[in-house]
Amino acid sequence: MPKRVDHDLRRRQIGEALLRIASTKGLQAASMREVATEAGVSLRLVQYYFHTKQELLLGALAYLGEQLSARVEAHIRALGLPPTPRSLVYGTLTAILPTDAESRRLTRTYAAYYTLVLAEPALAADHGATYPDLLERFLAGHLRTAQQAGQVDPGLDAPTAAAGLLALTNGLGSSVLGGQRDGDAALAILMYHLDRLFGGPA
Amino acid sequence: MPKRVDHDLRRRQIGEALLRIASTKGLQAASMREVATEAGVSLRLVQYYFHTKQELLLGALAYLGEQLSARVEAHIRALGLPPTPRSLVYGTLTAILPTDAESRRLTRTYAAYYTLVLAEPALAADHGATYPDLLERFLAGHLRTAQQAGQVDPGLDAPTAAAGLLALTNGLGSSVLGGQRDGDAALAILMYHLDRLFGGPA
DNA sequence: CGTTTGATGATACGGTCGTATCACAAAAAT
DNA sequence: ATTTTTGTGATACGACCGTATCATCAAACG
Repeated sequence: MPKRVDHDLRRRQIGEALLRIASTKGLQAASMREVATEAGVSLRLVQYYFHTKQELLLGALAYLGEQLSARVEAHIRALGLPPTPRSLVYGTLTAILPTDAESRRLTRTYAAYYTLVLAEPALAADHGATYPDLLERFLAGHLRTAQQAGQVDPGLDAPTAAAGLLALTNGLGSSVLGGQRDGDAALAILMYHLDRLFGGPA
Repeated sequence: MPKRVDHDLRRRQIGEALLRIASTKGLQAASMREVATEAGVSLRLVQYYFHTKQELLLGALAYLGEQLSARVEAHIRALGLPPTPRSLVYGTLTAILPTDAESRRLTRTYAAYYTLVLAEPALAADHGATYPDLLERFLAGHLRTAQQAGQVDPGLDAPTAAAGLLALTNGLGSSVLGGQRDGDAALAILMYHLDRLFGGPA
């Protein structure tokens, strides 16, 4: 056999080529041939590493999830170690707001997948629906911790507040991608609500 | 010539057939042939009333906007006449939350168009970006009125609060469509935030 | 009454899609 | 050294896409 190549690496290269196309021209433009060209390989290779298109879409979605998680972690760390309940909430939400080129790419790609899954629910066996849910529980947990530490009004319902914050952030992200306002304006609105929750700026 | 048919009516029939497809199978499934079948006409007729596919997409988008506006108006009226600042804000936001079959259809279709416009900005010459903006200004105006009437904390920044409420509602809608929670749960979260803003339930 | 014109059907064209097939080279296994 | 096995290229197939063309039929108009 020829040079025994690293399959995982190749799959990642091809999958990320799809993500790049999805973020700029949309998922409907991500044909197998287009992905092959973007990845710099032949159509046959795309078929070889992903037997079918659905496999490719699901594989790339997994890579997108990894990239998203990595960004959230990095954003939390950037707010200082060890993380406080406040920095965990701030870091998580500001990470998924499209304020720079990378986060715009991630959120645009995520939006493309979201719409695809809406039309084809079979695609998201379970992975699609659970990720936002995990995020929400993550936020709710740290909000509760913040309440116990006296940093947040204890009369607040933590799960409801967490759901509201995440929905607010997603909605703001949509408005940024739609060109209604820029990332800084959205960040300011998010900060306004967060500071109100945590009782004033840090 | 044959029976001299009503063009506007036919266009609406065909356009709404596309919206129906978009809401169930997504816009990528809305081919000219599929739309023709759904509308019960021949492919040629779709071409006759909409010379090109882009014309069809834009025409149907206009119908979607009409349906959305009509629903918002109806929801506001359902809260009693004459409308108060509070009922205007409540009615607007609850109208665009996917809580029943019709609103689910509308928001799903809107989401499909949103993603399409993200990938093909040329489609939304101006109509796409201005509609949420109008909604936001509408909300901000009535929030300010409510402040002057003493129903809302005057220290609040009305435009920021309006943007937050609309983003929250959109984000909640996304989570409902994504199957993360049902419409009633989303409505409860929205009501919680609205009541908090307006100082307790009505 | 004939002719023009608005509305509709049937069908075709070139392109792209996802997928499949066949061939073949090169490293590994025997 | 020969026989597997793994990776890769070239190409083909049937389906569907948006769009265009040609023919036709019936109402309106002179």
